[in-house]
Amino acid sequence: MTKHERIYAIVRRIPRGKVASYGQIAALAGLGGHARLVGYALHALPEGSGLPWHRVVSAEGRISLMRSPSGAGLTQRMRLEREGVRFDGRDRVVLDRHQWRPRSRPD
DNA sequence: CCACTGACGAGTG
DNA sequence: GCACTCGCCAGTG
Repeated sequence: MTKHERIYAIVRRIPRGKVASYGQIAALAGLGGHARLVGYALHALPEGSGLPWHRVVSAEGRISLMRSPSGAGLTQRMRLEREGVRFDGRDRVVLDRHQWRPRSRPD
């Protein structure tokens, strides 16, 4: 299993209305400290993957794509709000309310 | 091989 | 909050 596949496997488990941080995904995938690799893997994600990539935000609840000119950040925010995810006045997800806290971790 | 970059994060001042 | 720094790794030139 490649590192990308491990990462995708975790992202796939994030339930609707919940979000996880890059570092959290890395830790759950057994790649602790490699948050950057998660961002890289998602960047390389094909379009019709069906993966809920929009549920991955920074450790502070920010959407990393917002400062990109592509407009993908707005798409991500729209998809999250559509699932009921709330944002505060500073464009951050209310993590206390929406951060995913899985009960079981992989080996 | 080296330098730089990027959907990151923790730490320091 | 802002500005740095460092650690991390894959891709690019």
